[in-house]
Amino acid sequence: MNDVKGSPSQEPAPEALTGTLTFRLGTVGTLVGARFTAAVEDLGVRPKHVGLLSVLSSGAPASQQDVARTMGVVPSLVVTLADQLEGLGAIERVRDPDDRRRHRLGLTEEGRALLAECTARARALDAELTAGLSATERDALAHAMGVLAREAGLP
Amino acid sequence: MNDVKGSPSQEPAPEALTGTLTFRLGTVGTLVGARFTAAVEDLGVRPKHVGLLSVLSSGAPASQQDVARTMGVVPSLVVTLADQLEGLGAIERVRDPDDRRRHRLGLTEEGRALLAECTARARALDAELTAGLSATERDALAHAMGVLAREAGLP
DNA sequence: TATTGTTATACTCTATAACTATA
DNA sequence: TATAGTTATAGAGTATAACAATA
Repeated sequence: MNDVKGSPSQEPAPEALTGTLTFRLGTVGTLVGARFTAAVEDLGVRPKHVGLLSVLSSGAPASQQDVARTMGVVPSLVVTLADQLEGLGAIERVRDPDDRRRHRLGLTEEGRALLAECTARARALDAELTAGLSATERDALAHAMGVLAREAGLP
Repeated sequence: MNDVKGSPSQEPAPEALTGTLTFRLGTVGTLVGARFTAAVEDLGVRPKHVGLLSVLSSGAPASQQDVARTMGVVPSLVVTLADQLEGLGAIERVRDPDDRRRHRLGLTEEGRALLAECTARARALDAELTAGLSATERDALAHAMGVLAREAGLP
């Protein structure tokens, strides 16, 4: 969103736009997203792929419609993402015998390893980002982000 | 970035992707960005416009190249954004008499009012987002976001 | 020749809508 | 007729590259 790079190094005036949490979340989120994108690029995936792997990792093999709803994207995007992940050998599509219209998506062993690697890289990025915070501050941040996630509309 | 909507309502396992700060910043940032976009839509601006207004509000009238560098976008995008803001009467371009290649961008009174309104809406969104946090937690979050912004590469 | 701003073009990502197959 | 998946098309947003004016 509002990805203005040149924010002042000192704390901005609280009444300024740059002092709002909304603005900061936007800028930091965009920047962190870009860094994560770069961090997993050589694995052949982008963040949405990783999100899809993550959805599949928690729970039984899901239909593409289920996955689309969970991710908050349209089903046609899941088709594209799943095509690419299938090409990487990270997921497999199996026709549901009970309803042959459905494709159930499941992680392969390779997919699990890929997700694990992406998660490790996310954690490495976490460590970089929070290097300037104390353990207490890190915990407070983690908790606050959990609350924000729910408040922002994540179910 | 990784905007998976259906994260579990309970705290995710810390070793999972969804437990990383990187992932959470991505999802929350995307969502908050979308909500801010919706919040200022009726004013005829998008977050990048607001970012441009914000840059202009802090400091002397700047050339479009300066603004592009500060915002971390290419100069041609500043042309488009400035065109639109000029159309709204929010900024004015004046040729620099010392170097007639340069356009110096400056906020008009209408532009200041527009930025103030956008800032007010960002603060209202802040209040919604942090409704579930104590004052202490809010402060801790604000501080942590400041550190993250610098750590993420904001100068 | 180098730089500022502009225009023209292209690319990435994602959504909408039409189509196929199963139900 | 309705639903899952797919394909085709389109749109938003932003970048790259060519161009005009000025230095």
